[in-house]
Amino acid sequence: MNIAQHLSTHDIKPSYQRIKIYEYLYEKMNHPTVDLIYKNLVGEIPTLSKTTVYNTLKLFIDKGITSTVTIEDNEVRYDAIMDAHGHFKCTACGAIYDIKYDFKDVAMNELKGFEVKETQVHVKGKCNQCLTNKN
Amino acid sequence: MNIAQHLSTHDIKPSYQRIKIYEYLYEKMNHPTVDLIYKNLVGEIPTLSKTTVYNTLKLFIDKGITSTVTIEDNEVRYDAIMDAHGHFKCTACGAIYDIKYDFKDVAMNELKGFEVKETQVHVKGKCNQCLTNKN
DNA sequence: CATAAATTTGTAATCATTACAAATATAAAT
DNA sequence: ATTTATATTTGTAATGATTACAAATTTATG
Ligand SMILES: [Mn+2]
Ligand SMILES: [Mn+2]
Ligand SMILES: [Zn+2]
Ligand SMILES: [Zn+2]
Repeated sequence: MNIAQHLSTHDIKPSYQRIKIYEYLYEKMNHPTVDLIYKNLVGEIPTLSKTTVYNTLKLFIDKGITSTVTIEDNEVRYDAIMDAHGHFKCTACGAIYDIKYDFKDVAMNELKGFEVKETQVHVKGKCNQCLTNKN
Repeated sequence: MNIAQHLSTHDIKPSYQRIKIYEYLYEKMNHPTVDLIYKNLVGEIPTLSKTTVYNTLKLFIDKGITSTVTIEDNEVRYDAIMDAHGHFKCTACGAIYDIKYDFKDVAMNELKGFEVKETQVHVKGKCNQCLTNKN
């Protein structure tokens, strides 16, 4: 996928910083925090400012190509995948997995007459790998 | 329900402040923020400190009689209901509704081999009332 | 090339939360 | 009842993430 193109399509001028930040989000798929994005790009872009990372992510969210994931109440993470999906966070290794769910099953009968705009599903526990390694 | 009793059962000494804070949480059922709890109790307990509210909620969570609800990534709310349930937040009036969901439908096939500890479901949109009043 | 507009950057301000130590209240011991 | 120890509450300072803002830089336009 052509990132510059993707940004342009969504009314975002593809500056160098914006391309690099989106590229990181999209390719790593690791639901990073602002700090993680900054630390991973400042090597390649020595002048990068953390404010730019904040501004850029806010712009991405505004234009609808990025979403936030708040599993822990003290850290905001970002995600370039915009299709409805949930997240599993392993409390042992910290990894975050994408999980699919059937929207109908979640936003159910009790929300009759309500207009649903977005749904977030967050599951915590221990992942397959961590459970296996423990033995 | 006897609040002092409930606290004692969960290994929490029922001080005046603790009882009042739990009472507020339990009776209002409004998923308040720390600030809201503080503002609502400081009239009755003029010496109350916001630090005490923070400390007390942390203790409640630790002892398993309170949980956090993080729908917006910039405000933490608290809930005395410990049964698994989700939340709907109306983006128009700000009200938060409890919603039931079938756990099996949410933590599904993709989590085979994973150990699920807790699940949070957050839905945003417009509530019945706000949709009706708009007309 | 000159000028305007957009983007990035660095620093200061803000706000929620936590750390910490003093003050107060409760319980235990004499 | 008085002293002593323990638990709880309180106020203030520190921390850390995010935002505000203005200067500096880059990109677009005439
Ligand atoms: Mn994701
Ligand atoms: Mn609830
Ligand atoms: Zn793991
Ligand atoms: Zn509403």
